[in-house]
Amino acid sequence: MYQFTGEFECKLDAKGRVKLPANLIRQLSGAGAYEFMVNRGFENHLMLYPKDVWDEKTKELNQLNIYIKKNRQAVRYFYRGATAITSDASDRILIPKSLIEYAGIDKEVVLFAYQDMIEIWSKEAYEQTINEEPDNFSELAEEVFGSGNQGSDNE
Amino acid sequence: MYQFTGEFECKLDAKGRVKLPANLIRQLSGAGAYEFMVNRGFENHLMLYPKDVWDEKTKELNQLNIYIKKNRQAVRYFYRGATAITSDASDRILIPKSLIEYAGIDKEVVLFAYQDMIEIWSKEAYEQTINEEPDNFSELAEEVFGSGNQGSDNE
DNA sequence: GGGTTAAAGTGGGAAAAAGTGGGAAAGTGA
DNA sequence: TCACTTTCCCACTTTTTCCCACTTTAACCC
Repeated sequence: MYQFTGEFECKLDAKGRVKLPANLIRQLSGAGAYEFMVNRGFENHLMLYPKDVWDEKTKELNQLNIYIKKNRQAVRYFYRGATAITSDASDRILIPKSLIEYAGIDKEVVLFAYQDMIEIWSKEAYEQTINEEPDNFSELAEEVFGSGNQGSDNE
Repeated sequence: MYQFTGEFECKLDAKGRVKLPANLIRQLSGAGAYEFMVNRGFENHLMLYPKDVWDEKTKELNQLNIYIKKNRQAVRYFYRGATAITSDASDRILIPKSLIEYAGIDKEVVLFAYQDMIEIWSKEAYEQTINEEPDNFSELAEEVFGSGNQGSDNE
């Protein structure tokens, strides 16, 4: 549906808004008014999904029988922090306070887009996380991309 | 019938009322006057159901043969704490004292909406429960988001 | 390259909407 | 009747939204 790419540095303004880079907007284009869902990512960052992507992803979650404990946990874990947001006339999104805190965002923000989602990081956390990876990266890459069974199948 | 999403932070006022966030109200919309049922959730929280959802759910329960002890127990377990509540003109609901206690709610409340129901948590309890990753999460995720059915079906 | 123009990004005022608090009437049970 | 809870309503505060204007960056042309 989407195929985002790019790493963008942005700033959070005093009201908690982030301008979506023009480049990213172009990648979204056609959609018109931009509706998103944010939630908490697995590391200390946020995930931003275009509304339609979100709907697709949660479709299955919404079918789960929540009287089974495991399912309840899955639903909660994925949905935690979920908040709908819409961009304003200047293509800015307002990020909820609680999520800003969660991601440890001060002012400098990094948007990291891939597949059909966009990660939102505080710049600090982003640099740290990224810089940690290289030591075992080749190993990792080999594991993930190497064996041929995993990576390239769909899309 | 409904497809709620979102995590909302609210406050319990001195009278035990919680304002339903405008966003959530929008998701309910059409229904008009808002009638709900609350009961105790499985973890230390409350469950809030729109009246019609509740009716639907209890319909199933009412099919059960209550001459079987296990069924009786299940029915009781589900109904425990069940209370009908209506929102006031400012879209607030009054939560019964006993349930407030049960959920350990002081002032900070989190509403967590998914599927056709809304969980009501004390903020503390919520953070604790939600932020710890379910032990077998990757397993769980695989099951739910399905590695098997991932590639080929949709899009 | 330097100046000019357009696009992108930033900031903030002000109206509108959402959220909060509480007084007081109405209802309820001891 | 009194004490207490619930409901209804009004008023105030905070947040969000909408809009405009300014600064900065990129693009273009001579």
